[in-house]
Amino acid sequence: MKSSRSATARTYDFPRPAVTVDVALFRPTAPGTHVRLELLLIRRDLPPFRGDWALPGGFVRENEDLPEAAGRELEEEAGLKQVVLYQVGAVGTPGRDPRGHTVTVLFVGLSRNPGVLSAGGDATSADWFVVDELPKLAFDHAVLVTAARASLRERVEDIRFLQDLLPAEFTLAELQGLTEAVLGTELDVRNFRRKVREAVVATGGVRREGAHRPAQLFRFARGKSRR
Amino acid sequence: MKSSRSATARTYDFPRPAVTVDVALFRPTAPGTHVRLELLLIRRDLPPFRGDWALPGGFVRENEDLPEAAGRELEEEAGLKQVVLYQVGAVGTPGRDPRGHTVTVLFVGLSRNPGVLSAGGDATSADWFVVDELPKLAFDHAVLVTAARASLRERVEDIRFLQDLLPAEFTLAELQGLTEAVLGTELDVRNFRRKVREAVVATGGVRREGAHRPAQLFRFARGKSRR
DNA sequence: TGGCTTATTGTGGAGTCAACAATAAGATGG
DNA sequence: CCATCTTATTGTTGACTCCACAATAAGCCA
Repeated sequence: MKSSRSATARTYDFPRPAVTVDVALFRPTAPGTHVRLELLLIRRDLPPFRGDWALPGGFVRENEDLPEAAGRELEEEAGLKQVVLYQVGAVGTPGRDPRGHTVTVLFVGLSRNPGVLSAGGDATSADWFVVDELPKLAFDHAVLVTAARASLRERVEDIRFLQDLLPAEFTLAELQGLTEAVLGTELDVRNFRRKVREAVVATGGVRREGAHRPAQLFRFARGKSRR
Repeated sequence: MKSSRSATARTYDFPRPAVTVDVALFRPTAPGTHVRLELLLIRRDLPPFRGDWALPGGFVRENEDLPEAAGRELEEEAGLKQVVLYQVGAVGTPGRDPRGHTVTVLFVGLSRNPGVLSAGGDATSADWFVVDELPKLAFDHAVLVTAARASLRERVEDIRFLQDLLPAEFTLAELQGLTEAVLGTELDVRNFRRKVREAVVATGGVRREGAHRPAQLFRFARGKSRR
């Protein structure tokens, strides 16, 4: 065992778990109606769970950092680039992968402009699913999704977390709808506005759409967030 | 080999990062004077960083769960059993281990009764160090310690996190000293007592020690915590 | 009894939070 | 022009949380 930790031990002399990353990437549906969260899933092209839907992910390569691996898998399997990801944690329960012991590091992200999905790698197709109506998932990915959603809810307590998901100018109704989608609950209009008051500034512009009072446009304020 | 094995073999076809666990186990110094936090470190018996102090930890075995591996390393390298550990997260920066790419999953814990340390495994000795006066650490363990302390500070916001660190009956001064040690800051006596008021109940007993008013003894209340 | 040491307790102010409804601005159709 | 419709916008109150702050209580001892 000691030799296994020597400098030459890159030829491993005992079985070890493999490291994977999995990505729970969410996006909001189009604003206007009730915004909902959708989750990116890929359909597995290989056993086990061939044909089932799963989170994008895969094995971490030698000398590849964890966020880097997560981004790469997202691009390979779904064609998405430059998505900001956050680590949720590691899961290594024995038996979670029938092929053998794997330890996965879960990442979560919110995607603004999903672009065009293009399945590749181990995936035959990639698609978005409303989070409340997910299909049966491969491996223990249902558990991972639950953890990812909890992580999102914590992060969105700082409203700037949503900054990258909105265009430079947006209405407060859009910001609130997005927040509600992430939290999965509805928020009081006045309380929400007071809460974000110091994080946004009005640009002076308005947006007219429909037979009602136009909405003011806002942008995120510069500076550090508080809370 | 059958295809089910080929899937496994695929994971071994190219070099992959290894999975390790590291444990940042803290303990409070004896109550009475200013309580301080100490960190358990082991002295490495093997290169790299031979002779340096490091967090207990090591490779995760096949079909071993992550918390299990962390507990095993703690026992092998320091002789400590049955310590409750919490996951902080995974770190896999390439170059963090000069032997090759490793992904480590960091755990944090607070030890009540440290028992007797007995170095073993890859460690020549094990000892406790006041967290503000740590020696130079192997690998990136200084970074891991910082992350572990931040994790502790978050968890102690629920005072019940400290439940296992105190005897069945304790004084509020002891509880406060412990909290302050974990937070690294001092707290106002009255605010602290009000805050924990609903989490503890007086047992009716008192403890006399010294030329001053005796302290009431408390125990943790049953039931779910709020906050 | 006076002095020392630590334990114990409450109040006021600032800030945060959630619950609550009425008015404003524009579009549309009669 | 007026009524109506739709969404945008705005304030107040009370409950609660948080922090800062100091005086008294109880025991020991010289």
